[in-house]
Amino acid sequence: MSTQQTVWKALADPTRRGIIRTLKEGSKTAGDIADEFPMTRASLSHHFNALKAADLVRTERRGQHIVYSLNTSVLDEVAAILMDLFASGNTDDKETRA
Amino acid sequence: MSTQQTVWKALADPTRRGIIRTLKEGSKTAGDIADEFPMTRASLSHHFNALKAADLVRTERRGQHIVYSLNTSVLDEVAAILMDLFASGNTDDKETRA
DNA sequence: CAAATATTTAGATAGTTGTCTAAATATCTA
DNA sequence: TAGATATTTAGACAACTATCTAAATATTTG
Repeated sequence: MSTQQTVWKALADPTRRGIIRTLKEGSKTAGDIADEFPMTRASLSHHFNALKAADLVRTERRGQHIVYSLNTSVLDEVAAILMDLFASGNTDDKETRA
Repeated sequence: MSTQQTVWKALADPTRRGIIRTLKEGSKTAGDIADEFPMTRASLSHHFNALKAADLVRTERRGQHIVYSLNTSVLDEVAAILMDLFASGNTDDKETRA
């Protein structure tokens, strides 16, 4: 799957958008994030994977904890992808499914 | 489902982003759009429904044809939704599933 | 009105996704 | 090293999605 589609898919889920939003307050451990969402840590971990695949978050181990941070360097890129739809140009992919 | 999630879901599919992009060239009939995408008209119609649900496109019957146009009035709103993630604030929903 | 054209809807199906529980892995501390 | 804590991975399952074919609806034109 294209990088671009990976990003769109990551953003399409409300839980993942919530994770991004909470990380805007600053880096947090997986556990801290989990405390804010009403689902199991396993499910959250799945969402973390989607965000990592899109390179929207980065991780760093700190002792027992894994600290998640927004990958700010990719945010500009994402903004550009988003704006692509509403400005001119035609750089997106055209993948199909199934 | 929230309006916001409806918009995100509509944008998450590459075919639908392609439809938005082609409509940026100007309004087109369903058939004209269909000629640009390698799938049945029935499948395209499904995608049109998703875009209409998100209020991203508007339709107008012109004789035998249905003309699709971008709903430009909602584009600013969409841009705001998109930017919400990358700026400050916390206005998104937090829906769950199943 | 009947035939032709344009588009949508209905129903079916395969693949994907989000969630869970249980188990595995990694780290710290006594 | 053993036990506790933190996080991820594996496997299963229900719900959702994108697609197709076939049929239905709407409009125009002969």
